[in-house]
Amino acid sequence: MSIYDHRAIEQKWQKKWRTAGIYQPNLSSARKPFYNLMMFPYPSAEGLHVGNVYAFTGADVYGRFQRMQGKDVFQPIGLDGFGIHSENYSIKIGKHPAQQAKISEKRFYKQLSEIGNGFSWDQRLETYDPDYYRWTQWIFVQMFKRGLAYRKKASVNWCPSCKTVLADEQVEGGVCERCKTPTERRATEQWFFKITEYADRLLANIEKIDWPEKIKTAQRNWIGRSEGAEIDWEIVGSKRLKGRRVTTFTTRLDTIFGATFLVLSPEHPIVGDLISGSEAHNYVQRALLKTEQQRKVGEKEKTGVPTAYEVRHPLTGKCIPIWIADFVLMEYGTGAIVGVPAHDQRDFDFAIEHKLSIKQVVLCNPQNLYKKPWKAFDVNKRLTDEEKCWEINKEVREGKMAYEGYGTLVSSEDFDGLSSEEAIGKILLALEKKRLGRKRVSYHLRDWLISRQRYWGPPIPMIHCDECGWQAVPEEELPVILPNVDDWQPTGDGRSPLEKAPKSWLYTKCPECGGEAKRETDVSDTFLDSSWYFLRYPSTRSARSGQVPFDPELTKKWLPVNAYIGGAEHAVLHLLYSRFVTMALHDWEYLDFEEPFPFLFSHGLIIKDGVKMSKSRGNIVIPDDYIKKFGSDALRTYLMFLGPYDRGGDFRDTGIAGMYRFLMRVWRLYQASSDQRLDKKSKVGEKTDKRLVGPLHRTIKKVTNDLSKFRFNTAIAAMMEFLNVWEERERLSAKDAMIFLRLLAPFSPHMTEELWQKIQRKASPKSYATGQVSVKRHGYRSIHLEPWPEFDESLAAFEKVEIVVQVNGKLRGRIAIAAHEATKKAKVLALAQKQPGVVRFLADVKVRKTIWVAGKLVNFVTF
RNA sequence: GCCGAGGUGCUGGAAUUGGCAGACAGACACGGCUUAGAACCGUGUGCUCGAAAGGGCGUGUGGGUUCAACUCCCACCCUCGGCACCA
Repeated sequence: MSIYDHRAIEQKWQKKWRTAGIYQPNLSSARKPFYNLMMFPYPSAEGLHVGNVYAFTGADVYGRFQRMQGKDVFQPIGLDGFGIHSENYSIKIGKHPAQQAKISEKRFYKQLSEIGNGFSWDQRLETYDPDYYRWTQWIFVQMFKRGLAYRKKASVNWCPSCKTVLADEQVEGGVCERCKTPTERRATEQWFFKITEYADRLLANIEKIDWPEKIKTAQRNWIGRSEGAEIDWEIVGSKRLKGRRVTTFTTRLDTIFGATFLVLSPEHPIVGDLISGSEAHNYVQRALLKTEQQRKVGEKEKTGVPTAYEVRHPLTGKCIPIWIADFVLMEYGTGAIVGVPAHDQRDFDFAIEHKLSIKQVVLCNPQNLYKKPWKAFDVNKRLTDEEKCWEINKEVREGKMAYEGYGTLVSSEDFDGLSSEEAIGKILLALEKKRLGRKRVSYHLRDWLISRQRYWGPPIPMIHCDECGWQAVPEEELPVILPNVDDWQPTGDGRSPLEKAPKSWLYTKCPECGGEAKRETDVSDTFLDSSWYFLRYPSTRSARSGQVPFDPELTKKWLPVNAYIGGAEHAVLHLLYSRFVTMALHDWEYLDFEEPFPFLFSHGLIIKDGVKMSKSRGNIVIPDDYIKKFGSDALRTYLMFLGPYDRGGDFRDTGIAGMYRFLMRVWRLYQASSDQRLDKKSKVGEKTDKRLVGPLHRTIKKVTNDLSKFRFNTAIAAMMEFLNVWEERERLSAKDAMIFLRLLAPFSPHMTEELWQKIQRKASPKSYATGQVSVKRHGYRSIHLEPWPEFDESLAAFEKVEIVVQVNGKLRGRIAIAAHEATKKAKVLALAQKQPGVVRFLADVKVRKTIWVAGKLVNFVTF
């Protein structure tokens, strides 16, 4: 018996797979294309940790399962190497990002091959490769040509540590998504992509894609569509501002008669014209300097200053004062709101703080008492609904609380007595008639801020000419190569490091007039690099890869991606941007589909000792030592076993040791048979023990079903169960022993390949005619190209079943009976009544009812 | 606050068209093997009453539906993840 030398075996097969190209489909001739993709990784400074291995393994197991089912699986790999993450690491260690990239790349690919994934290595790509970013720039140019890329001056997120602006999606809870530094607001001019133009379709298509509910909800919330109305308010009290208007957005037109003030965001363009006193001036200055975190998360008190102006109510004609307060956000709606303190909690808080008047216009009624957004207040549970409403309305009338629910209108002139629902429509009509209001849909989603004041990214392919303005770099001149400069560190003054690039790069001719012009020095967001890489993969080795971003024929064959697998942390980043870019390319007729990932599976998180792995906690688990000690097969199989794949789990050393034991046991069962003579004690022999046929077919069934649903942990449990039975029983024929190996192959590809090669010699050749194709093409017959085992439903069925016997729902006995007898009611009932437990419990009582579930259960009811 | 997921032995987890709760593993304990340890093999392990046979209880809490509830309904508590002054 040879020992299980996992290191030698794994290295041997990794090399062989690569040279034989068994995971390399022929992209143009494949008959059953299956594009299996794991989310684009970026090389981390520390290399891979088990969290990455977990993500890759799950995707790989699924890919292998598909491959064995006869699909031509394309499972490419590459590197998202451009971007702040890589650049920040370069800053830390003081190495040029381009040099560091080469080092990381080598190490990353080496680690990846050690896990034993079935990657299609030929098509790998790196985002910092000019052959790739040429087309990233091309996408920018297309966006510009169609008016979807534009420049505007705006108040944007600024990370003082990364020294660059960030998109809204990259600020999480007021801190930078990358470095966790609180972000600030800065008013600068930047490049944006008009993703908002696609808001409605991005929202509507969510219904058509097979994604986890969690991620779909996150995208819906992020897009945040709400229907409401705009109202124009005329400014009064100043000749200078005569005729000027302020527009507000509201979803609650029914409360409009309760407006007692109007509030502007400090960033609102009209604010400059309204502030005169130093108090207001100071307030605005201070508000603009606050970090997002201070403004949004930290401080809940409603600060603000009054102005000397008022606006006229479009319906009542009465005047209400204008205030400036930083709880109003410039980015949402119109940057101005109407204050209705009686019916909005924030307006209420603000009114109390600044002693503004409160006017009740909606009465709570029982129909709306428990409806969202209002939650009934239940100071006294004994009150009836009517009494509760009366209490609420009294409190609101006295200015003690805000009622945010719908109800019946009062003090609203002609609209008194209407319900909120009716009033919203009718008040809108009234406003439209006066041309002082209109229907409006507002989104939380904002345009994608695409420019970055950093070095390590694709230069934005734009040229600025003093005469002709902004011009796109002509497509035939792409790529705009990122110049190799020594001084590449971010500056922090808002200017890009490329400002210091050689003049020969910086200045060029205007594509329009030929005059002297200057290049854009900002680079694009890393998320643009990763928003289309899946389109490029099939085409990287195409003869047309130099002429087009993606070969139309290959794209038609392979896209959209059949299975996309990754973490949920990109719910509103990568996954939203990719949808947007794909949709845009579809509209420009480069693609015939709108959604890049019709099916997405999001895996859980691997934690350690109950907490998230993180550098600061120092509990990051590096796979390398485990691979050395136990092998990648044991690591992979353990990771897939420790919990449901969509939930993740806790990594433990003892667990992986246990999985190693399991693989050892499998190994041993196959050893004797690899000898020339079949060892008498071996568990692989000429014939299969009869008692193993049922369990084997049940195992095939269970593993097949589980794998198709990503239920890896229970699939492995089923194989363990089979192994336990097999060890107790006699032998499995070589043919059946090969079935078991194939079931295990997606999880432990190296060991099963090794055993497969040895056992093949023992097996009768005629039962495996299918292997010939792989021999012809790859020079040997790999288990990973073998067909997935099929089960026989009749063999999988149990010959004997157990019927549960209950008295009053409590277990009192069991009957073991042949499966074909188990459905015979009279017979089973007779047997059931003779069960000792049943006899005892039915001794003095009468059975009033008998429940009979055919083939499963008998329940005698005595009451 | 809102949205999503979840709460089952000592631990990870399994079981849902309502029908044997605790599969499979880890850990621990005892036994075998061993000079010894590791490895390996065997046995046991939800709580509780009982010498045993055999009972009772038990899936976050409290109620409900049902012959039967981890599974369905109502109310609540807790944990994790996401969003959050969104008008």
